[in-house]
Amino acid sequence: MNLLIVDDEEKIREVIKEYSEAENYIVEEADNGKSALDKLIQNHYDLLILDIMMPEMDGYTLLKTLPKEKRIPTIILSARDEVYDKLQGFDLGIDDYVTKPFSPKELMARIKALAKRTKHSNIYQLNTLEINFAAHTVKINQQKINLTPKEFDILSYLIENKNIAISREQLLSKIWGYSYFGDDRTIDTHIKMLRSHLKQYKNHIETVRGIGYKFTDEENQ
Amino acid sequence: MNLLIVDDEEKIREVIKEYSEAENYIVEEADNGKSALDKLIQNHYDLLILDIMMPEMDGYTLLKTLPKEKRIPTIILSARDEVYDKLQGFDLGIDDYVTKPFSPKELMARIKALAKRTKHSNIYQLNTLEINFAAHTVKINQQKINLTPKEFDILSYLIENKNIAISREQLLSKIWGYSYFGDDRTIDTHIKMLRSHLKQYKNHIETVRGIGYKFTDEENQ
DNA sequence: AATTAATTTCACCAATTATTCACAAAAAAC
DNA sequence: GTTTTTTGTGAATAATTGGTGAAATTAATT
Repeated sequence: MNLLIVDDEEKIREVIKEYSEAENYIVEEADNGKSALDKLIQNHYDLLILDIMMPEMDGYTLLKTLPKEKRIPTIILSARDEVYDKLQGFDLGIDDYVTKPFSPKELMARIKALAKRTKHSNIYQLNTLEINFAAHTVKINQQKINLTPKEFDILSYLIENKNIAISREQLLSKIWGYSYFGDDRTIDTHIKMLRSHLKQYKNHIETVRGIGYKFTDEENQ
Repeated sequence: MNLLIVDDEEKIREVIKEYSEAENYIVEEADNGKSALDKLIQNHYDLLILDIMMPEMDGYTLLKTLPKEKRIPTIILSARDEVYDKLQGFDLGIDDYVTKPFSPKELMARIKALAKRTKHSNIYQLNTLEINFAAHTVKINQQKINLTPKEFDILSYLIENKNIAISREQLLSKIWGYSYFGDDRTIDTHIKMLRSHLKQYKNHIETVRGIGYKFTDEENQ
C-alpha cells in the first residue's frame, strides 16, 4: 500500500505518516498541490490523503487538474466550516471526508476501510489453497502445485470473477484473445487438467451447463 | 437500489425516505433491530442505514448477529456523544458514519457515494427463494435447486418482467431465438418442470390463459 | 536435432436436457 | 350441459452437452 499525503502543515503529515507506517503502509509526502500533482503523475499510489486548503494549488484544483486515469481513492481533509463544499467533492470521485481537527485513530479507521475496499490483493486464499497472482504460484497445504500457463490463466480469471458463471466465449476472448478461432472444447480439456491439479479443491470449479464454468468459494452440496 | 432504514424515530425515517425516494431508491423501514434483522434475512437490500441507539436490539448487536453472507454496505447513524469504537465498527463492515443531528443533504451525499461504489445487485429474493443471476443459481431455504439452462432462462426472464404477462411467442423469441420453429407446447413442458422444481413457490408462476405465463410477487388467491 | 512440455483436436460415451405427442384436466364458449 | 379451446402431465424419443483418454500438433528447452 502506497500512500500520498498532501498537506501544507508538516505536523499533520508527520502524525499521519507515523500512524500509517505502523500499519506497514509506504508513505510519501507533498506539501503543496503542485508537487503532489507531479508525484501523482510520475508514480503510482494506492491512496491519496488530501488537504483542501493549501497555498498555491488547493485540493480541489489538484483533483480537477489530475488526468482521469491517474485518479485514485481519495480521502479529503477539510476544516469543519468547509462543510458545504462536500457535495461538490463527491462528484469528483472523492471517497471520504475527515474534518479537522481529527483523531488519528479515526483517520486510520477510514484509511483502513478504504484500503480494504480498494486494495485488490495479490493473493487469494481459500482454506489451504493459495494463489499468488504476482508470483504465478499456486499452493495447497504450502505445497507448490505446477500449473501450465493456460491453466493458471483460467484459474486466475475464474477466481477474479468468483461466483460468477463465465461462458466459454468469455474465457476464449479473455485468455486466448479475440482473434482466436479454435474449438470451444479446448477449454474443457484445460478445465479437466486444472481440476486434476486442484485435487481436493477441484469441486470449486463448477460446470454451469449451457454456459461454461464458475469458481465458487462455498462448499458444494 | 433497495435501502433499508433502521431507526426507532419515525421522523428520521420519514425524512430519509423522502430524500431517498427523490433519488429513485426503493426504501423500506424498520423501527427496531429485531424486525430489521428479520427483514435483512428475508429480503435483499443494497444498502443499510442503521441507527445505533435503539431499544430492544441496538445497531451493533444487529450487525454482529447478522450472518456474514447477508452483510451489505452500511452507514451508521449515531449521536454526537456516543463514543463507540470506530475501529471495531469498520471490522463489522461499516462503511461510513453520520452523526446526529445530520443534514439530509450530507447523508444523501454519503449514500450516493456509497451507492456509486456498490455494484447493483444481481440477486432477486422473494422470501426464501433466491435467484443469483450472475452465479446462475437458485436457492430455496439456502438449499441449491438444480434447474436446466432453459428452465433458468425462463425463470430469469419471467422475473425480469415480473407481474407482467409474457406470451409464448415472446418467450420463444427471447429464449429460443427468432429462428426457432418448434412447437409452442414445448414451453408448457418446461413450465411444468420449472414449477415442480420451485416447490412451494410454484404458484408464483401463473398461467395467463390465452396468452402465456407470468411470475408474480404476491401470494395467490 | 532431440527431447520434453504444452496445447489443441477429436471421437466416444454417459448423462443431461429438449422436444414431441397423446391423453387428461380445466376453462371458456356456445 | 355439451362442445370447443386451451393447458397440464407423463412417457417416449431425440438432441445436446460435457468428461475423458488418446493422438496430433505446436512450442519451449536442452
